[in-house]
Amino acid sequence: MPEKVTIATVARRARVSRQTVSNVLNAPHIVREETRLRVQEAIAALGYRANQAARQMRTGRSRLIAVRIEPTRDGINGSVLDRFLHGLTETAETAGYRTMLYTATDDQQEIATYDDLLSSYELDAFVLTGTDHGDPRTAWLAARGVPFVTFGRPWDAPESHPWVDVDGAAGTAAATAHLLAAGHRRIGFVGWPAGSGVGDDRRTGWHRSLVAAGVDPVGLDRQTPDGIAEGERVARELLDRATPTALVCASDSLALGALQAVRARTPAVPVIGFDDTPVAGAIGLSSVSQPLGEAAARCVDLLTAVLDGSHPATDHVLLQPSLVLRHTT
Amino acid sequence: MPEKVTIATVARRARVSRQTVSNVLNAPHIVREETRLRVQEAIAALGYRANQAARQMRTGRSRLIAVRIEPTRDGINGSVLDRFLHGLTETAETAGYRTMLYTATDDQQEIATYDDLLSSYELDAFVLTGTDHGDPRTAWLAARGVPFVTFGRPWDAPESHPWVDVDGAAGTAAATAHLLAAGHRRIGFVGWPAGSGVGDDRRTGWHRSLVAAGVDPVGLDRQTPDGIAEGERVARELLDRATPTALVCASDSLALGALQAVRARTPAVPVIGFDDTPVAGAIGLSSVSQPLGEAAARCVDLLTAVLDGSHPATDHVLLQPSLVLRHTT
DNA sequence: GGGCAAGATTGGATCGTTCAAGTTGCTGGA
DNA sequence: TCCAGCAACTTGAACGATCCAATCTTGCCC
Repeated sequence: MPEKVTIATVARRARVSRQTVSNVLNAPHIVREETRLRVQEAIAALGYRANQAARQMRTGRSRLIAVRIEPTRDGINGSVLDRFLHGLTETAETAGYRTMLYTATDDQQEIATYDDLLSSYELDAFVLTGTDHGDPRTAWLAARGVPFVTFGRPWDAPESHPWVDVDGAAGTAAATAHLLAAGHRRIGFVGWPAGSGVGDDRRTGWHRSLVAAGVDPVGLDRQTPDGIAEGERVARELLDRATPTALVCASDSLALGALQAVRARTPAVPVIGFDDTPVAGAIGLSSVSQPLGEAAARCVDLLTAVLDGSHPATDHVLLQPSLVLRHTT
Repeated sequence: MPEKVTIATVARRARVSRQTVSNVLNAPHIVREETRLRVQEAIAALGYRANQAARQMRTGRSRLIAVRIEPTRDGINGSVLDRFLHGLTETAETAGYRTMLYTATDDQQEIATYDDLLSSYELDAFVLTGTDHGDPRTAWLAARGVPFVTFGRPWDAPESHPWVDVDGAAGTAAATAHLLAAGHRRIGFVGWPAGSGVGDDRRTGWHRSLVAAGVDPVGLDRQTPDGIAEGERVARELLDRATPTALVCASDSLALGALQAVRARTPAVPVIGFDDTPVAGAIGLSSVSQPLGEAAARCVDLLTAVLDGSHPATDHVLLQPSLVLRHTT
């Protein structure tokens, strides 16, 4: 078992003081080149790595970022978070940060977890996913001056904190436009109940596109909580009453249900989902794809900008989704 | 901004020394009850939380567990890891540990990451997923005496380290037995190339069941790398040449492909997949379901047993999967 | 060659916790 | 009476890094 390598070991080998080694690591420009090279050689030869705990105790910074991992709800949309998480971990690593996970069942418990993570581990920042109207979590974090980024817009006050989001309206608009271009007029929308920022946003894109094309959207949309069975139920009803010739959906779960309704009724009706989940790819469902890897990278960019003190040019990023066409159109 | 609460703050308020506070936290039995209550009252009143970095510096333990997050490969099996991760984080939290993520592209790079995480963050333990024959990672960790658990058996030396796994052979055996009970005799198997522990195990269950029922399995199985297209290709060939009346598959990806082949050829042939992924649930594919939450919990159990010094009764756990029947049978 | 300033290096203090060794006060046996 | 033995608590030192202030080099100019 090799002896533990500390900054003192490196200093002895390079025949300099501890402080000089520290300077090579944290402020290389103030160390003479010859000395710096000697120290770096010693670091490499000994395989030295700075002890984070000791560094953290002195500086108060842990180089740790926390993200919440949610229980996979209906299982279909779960992979969205999964892909985002992977991107986040990867980008954070290259920026010198590590990712820590936590779970929470409700906002209140999540806030208690923030408190614990902050005082026990001195986390540098949080990444929140899926914010909603009047989110108490962002208010709590902002009040204590804790750095954080949300993946998802703050639907109340647009400029209150850094965020990254994907333009959902543009996604459904593109889907609708594609169907319009294919000659469809009566394009239905299967979405979530009004009130959720994300859901309303996705509905907006469909609505806007239809109006722009001179089609009256009244009566062509339905609302339901997310789920395959729910999607099938409302799509069935929508097909019967409003006789749309194509459907745009707020999620792949809903689209999957809609697809089953369509197959039972009028097989020629195309369906487009949202999120481009593995399920969509597997069954050939056209869907709106979010650039999750890039979203994660932008989150890390914004965070490091705040943490390293450099004020970024922008404090929010809106990414464009893309339409992935498969069999169902 | 309230002043930082340290062990000294608590000590002052409870009119005891720092060490007594520390004893209340780490060895309550050696402190007189009256004093202990006074200290606990002070801790609660001040909202004190032990600083992990300082504790870690002294004890060398971080109460941190690392898990690798893999890039979702074909996207279907990704959710397996996702569900496992969630369970792991949740159980670890209740045991007083936090979960840290890392990424790696190959074994060599992953080992370099171990080295970094160990010397920089002094991680307490690792959880590895998907080990294989002669895995260099477990050898490296074992050689340095780093605690770790694998989710997946060590296929070479069964007793070399703690592990948790799901009995894949039992899963495919149950699937095959179900089909036999339904009157099928010529039951085909679509699996992975020989050599992977997991793949061979799953094939074994099918093989064993057929032999036990007096059916000759020769010629009834095919091998291919994982994937939907791959599954469809070999299933098509298998259906043409060996005319099986039912199919058991080593993964949901393969099963999905097989299902497409079946629909194109002989729609009545039932198909059973493996992993019970969201895709299976969505399209009504019968599948073998792994108890991932429990597997994660058992991993944490084994780790805490090692870390807290108490030798556990067993150092490995083999869980039983269950068969989830849907439309495709 | 001496003085001086800028730059490079040094030693000591510090972060918050736990370990090791010490102090105090009390009990009980010779 | 005296002190060993114990329980309960206190004090000083240490973990490994960075910050701060002081000291030492070096180059340069007069």
